[in-house]
Amino acid sequence: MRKTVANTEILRLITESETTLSHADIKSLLPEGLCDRVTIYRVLDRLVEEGLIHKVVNIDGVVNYASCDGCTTKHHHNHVHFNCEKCNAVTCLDNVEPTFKLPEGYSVKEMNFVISGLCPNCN
Amino acid sequence: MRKTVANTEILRLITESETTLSHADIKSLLPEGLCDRVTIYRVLDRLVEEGLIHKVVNIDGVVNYASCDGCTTKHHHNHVHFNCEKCNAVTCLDNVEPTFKLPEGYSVKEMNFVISGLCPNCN
DNA sequence: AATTTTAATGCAATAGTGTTGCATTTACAA
DNA sequence: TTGTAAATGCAACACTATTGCATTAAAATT
Repeated sequence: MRKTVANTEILRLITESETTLSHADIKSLLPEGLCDRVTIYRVLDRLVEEGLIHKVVNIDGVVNYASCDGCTTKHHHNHVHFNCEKCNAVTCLDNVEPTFKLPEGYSVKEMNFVISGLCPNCN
Repeated sequence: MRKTVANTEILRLITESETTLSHADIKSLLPEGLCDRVTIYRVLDRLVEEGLIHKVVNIDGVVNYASCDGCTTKHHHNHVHFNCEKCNAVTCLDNVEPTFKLPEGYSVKEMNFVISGLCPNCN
């Protein structure tokens, strides 16, 4: 991956953010005209592919991105994400990893766990 | 809710289906010209509101609908949904209810759990 | 430093999902 | 049978996301 303004700035935004960020969030956070809409999509795809960030599909169907903390050796995105109805923030609850038991015959590739309600700040 | 062709046919489709159905699925399953695209959306909203079906947001961000079995007294949609990468089916695993513990201060309204991979048929 | 390679970008167009407004129709209650 | 509100059709729109293609620029090569 080449070092470009878009790459570094977008990764920085996601890394420094407390919450996950959508494409729309990133677009409005980046300085006007730094890069095209489409470039943001492509940078995000690239960062996911490189394993620097991971995707979360929110309950509104929109993809959000979060930095991969502690995914150096292997990825573990089986944690829960929380979507607050009031402040709309989508956050990784890295320590909340649900346990469950699938019936025989299923093999797991990805997980997407989202819980919505009110976060501590809005509760 | 009034008894209309759209209402009954769409509810029947969802109830009789083994898997969850998206708007696109329903549109192509209904007889051509039975009703408008928009009507399907409105019927689906209505059925959710009436508590006859429930929503699942798939990992591609598309909303799928499943009939509510055993939700007569209260709703319990905290079960896992499985999205097969090969046959693309999204199914309710009614018996798989993950356990987890949220930190203090969160209050839960909805849950959306989707696991993707290979289902028993495609594995 | 100049050149080459190819990744990255911008722009325009397009696709898919879902929503809204408004006039019209229809289910059903009075 | 009539009146009313719910349901529908149609057109338009909003939002998220993707694709093709010509151009630009990062970094490897000479």
